[in-house]
Amino acid sequence: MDQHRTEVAFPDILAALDLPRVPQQARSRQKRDAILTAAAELFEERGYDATTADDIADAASVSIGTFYSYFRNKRQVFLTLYAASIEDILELGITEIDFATNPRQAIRETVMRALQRDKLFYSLRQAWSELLPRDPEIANYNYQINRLIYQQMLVAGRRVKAQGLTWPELDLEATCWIIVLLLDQALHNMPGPKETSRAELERHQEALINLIYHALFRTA
Amino acid sequence: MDQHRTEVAFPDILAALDLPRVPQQARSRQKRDAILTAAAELFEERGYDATTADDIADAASVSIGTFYSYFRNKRQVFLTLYAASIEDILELGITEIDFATNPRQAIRETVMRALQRDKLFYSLRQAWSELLPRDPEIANYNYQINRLIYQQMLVAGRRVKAQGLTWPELDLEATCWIIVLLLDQALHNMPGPKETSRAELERHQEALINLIYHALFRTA
Amino acid sequence: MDQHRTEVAFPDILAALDLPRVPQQARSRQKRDAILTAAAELFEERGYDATTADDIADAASVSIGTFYSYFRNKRQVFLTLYAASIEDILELGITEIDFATNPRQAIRETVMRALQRDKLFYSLRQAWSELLPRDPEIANYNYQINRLIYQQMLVAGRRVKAQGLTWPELDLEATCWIIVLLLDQALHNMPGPKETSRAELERHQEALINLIYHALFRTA
Amino acid sequence: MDQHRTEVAFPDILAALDLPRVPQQARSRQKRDAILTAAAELFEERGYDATTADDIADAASVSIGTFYSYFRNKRQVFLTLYAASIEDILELGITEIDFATNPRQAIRETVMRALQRDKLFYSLRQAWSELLPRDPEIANYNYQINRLIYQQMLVAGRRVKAQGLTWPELDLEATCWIIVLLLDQALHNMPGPKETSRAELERHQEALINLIYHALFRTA
DNA sequence: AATGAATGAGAGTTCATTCAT
DNA sequence: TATGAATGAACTCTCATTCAT
Repeated sequence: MDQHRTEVAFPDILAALDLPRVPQQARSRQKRDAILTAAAELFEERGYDATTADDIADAASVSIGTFYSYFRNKRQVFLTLYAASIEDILELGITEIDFATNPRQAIRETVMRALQRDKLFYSLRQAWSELLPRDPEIANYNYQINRLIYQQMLVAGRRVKAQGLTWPELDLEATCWIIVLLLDQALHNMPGPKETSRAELERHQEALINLIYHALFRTA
Repeated sequence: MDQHRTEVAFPDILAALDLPRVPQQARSRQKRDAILTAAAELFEERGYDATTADDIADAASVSIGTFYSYFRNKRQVFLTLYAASIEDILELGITEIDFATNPRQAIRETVMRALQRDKLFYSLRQAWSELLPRDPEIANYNYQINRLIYQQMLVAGRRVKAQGLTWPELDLEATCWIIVLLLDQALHNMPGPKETSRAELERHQEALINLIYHALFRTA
Repeated sequence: MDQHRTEVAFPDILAALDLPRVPQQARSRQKRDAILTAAAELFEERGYDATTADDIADAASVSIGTFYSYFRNKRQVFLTLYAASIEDILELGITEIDFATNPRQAIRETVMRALQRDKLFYSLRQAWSELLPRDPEIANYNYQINRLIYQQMLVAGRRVKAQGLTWPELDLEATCWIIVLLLDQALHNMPGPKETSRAELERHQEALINLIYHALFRTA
Repeated sequence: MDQHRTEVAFPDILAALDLPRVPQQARSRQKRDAILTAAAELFEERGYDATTADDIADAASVSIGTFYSYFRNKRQVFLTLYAASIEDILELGITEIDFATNPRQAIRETVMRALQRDKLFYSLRQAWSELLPRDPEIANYNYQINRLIYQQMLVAGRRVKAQGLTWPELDLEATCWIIVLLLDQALHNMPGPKETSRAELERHQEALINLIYHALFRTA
């Protein structure tokens, strides 16, 4: 894994989506928000494909013309929602975490930060997984975010590796990328198609934390 | 993770898909195969949604009427292909592997078996990822297969745990499920949206193997 | 051709279009003019259909509401522009030209007057040709103007015919109408879809003049 | 006017329109014809823009899907009709006419051939004039046909010019092009927006013939 | 068993015009 | 008088599926 590849900062990624400006007037903002809220609900309920632009306009009590004056199309509505739901990922701040003193606790914190997103994010998971495989731009967007997390992980990883805390033969780059993929999977699929109990979810999270811990650190 | 849940054997999973009978007559079999082959190629090339029933019929040099006499719809064509592409997963035979003598090598073998599928499987990955999020039956199918792998993993895991080779505090069930999810993710997304070199792919595989190894086994 | 049909004077034709009053206030007049200027430019650039009311309002730095307070619709904007562009046709003054002394030169002058319109006129040709076939009122408007030219032509024609300068068998009415149609065609389509050089254009004009000359006058 | 420009043969012009193949099966041919007939009627009645694809399908007692399986869009229906309506122009055969013995009669024949088209042609004039200004391909198509007539005219013209029958100062190329434009105008607009009587039409035609005659030939 | 013409619901999008502020 | 958000009818085109032959 080459850490010298184009380092894309987060705002650039968002900017690349070319989302419409948020209107300044209060009334317009309300309509726009009504559309977004209605869309998020329908996306969660029925999924992305099964939701039409008409459905969203109806649910938002707005005409279809208004819908198209605020958003270029259904995809852009999703993109706007997704961008909003993902902004807090910026705050991951992995590089500032101290992994040396209490590694397992530090990893727990990191994993929690990565997995605990706001309600909106979870309501969009369904739509996201429908669009991802068909939409190269969204796929790339997801990839960029994963790269961002990867790079932060790498900085912290190098520090603990230099301190001799990790397995001697560790391939830090490759391992970090695998962990990123694992977190991505966990984020989108951990509860599984079957509903899981809270207790079970916590067992899984703990296992995930331990798995990452043992992947990197030598000591039990 | 509750290992006493409905233990679904593989043939049952396949049967649940209610696939059309394979015709006995040679000529019919040929037509059916032509449709399947054409569909697999188009699914790989354009993806599932972008491939129409007409496209498949044309590519198979078969009329659209014939297409619909062999398959109820496009989805069923995919299901048939996917069922075929996944049959070899039965042969995983994790339970028969000896993880005690050379654990890392045993894990490497397991991972390789899990990741190295036939050509057909890889050509269906795109279509699979398009359908999975929209099709509860396919999602469930995928879940059942993951359960199957999980259960095999659990049998082998209990053995090595009983021998005291694993971390003492190990939550075997939860960890195995996480590993299954990781393998699923690796299977479908490891190369990532950007093309990766062969060397990089191997580094990732090795990191994956080590990660699983350290997740379970105490010794370096 | 019946020269006794309704003889429509030019101001009446314009009045029939029911154009909006020109506002008296200077600021209003400016807005109105901005709309007209912007519309003329866009009509020339993109054509009539491809120009939306929004486009015009934007280009005129005026709200769409203001646009509709000055003009009933896009069509009326065009009508206003077209009426303005065509006012100078009044000055044709064919009846005052002396066709007896130097007929060819007199015809040249007439043709030039007919073909040389102001810049605005030429910028509206595209829009005009889009609207004419769909808009009976505009078609009638065009017809009235052609009738006007025809009538002037007829007056001059009768004079030279009385002097015995024309072909003896000449059907003056019918021939004048054909000439009017020819001038109409020349006005709107002479350069043709392919770009023509200045020299070629002049050859065509000269040929047109000679053609009209020979159609009427006996002598070489 | 350069007579050495690309000489485009008629079949090439038609081929350039890329029209759909005429179906071979009788039933399909009937449906296709029903669509074409219905379209021609509606185009004449309401014009091109005011006729929708749905209107045509309805009038042809055919589903909209069927409409789109036979034609890519409304424009292609028009193109197909227009190509059919214009095929007979091939038979103009101006080059074979003897203009020397009885020039006026020969011109009369030519003009009649040029103006007397089949019923279909006249029913499409309205649609044609709506599309021409907006559709560069159709404009070019019309231009190519005019060029074709022009070239035939030129061959005949050179012959009579060589025999010394024409005006000595005649610019044959430019004059022929003007005549072509005049014929084009006559073809599409001669009756004018007001209905003309049969007698008036004949007077106009005769004037047109005389006009062309005098434009070229010296003798009365 | 095979054909492929026919169907039509439904998706996405535009834009002239209105009207509350 | 000016604004511009809001409207929604209208239009084009697609494609899974049926069914008469």
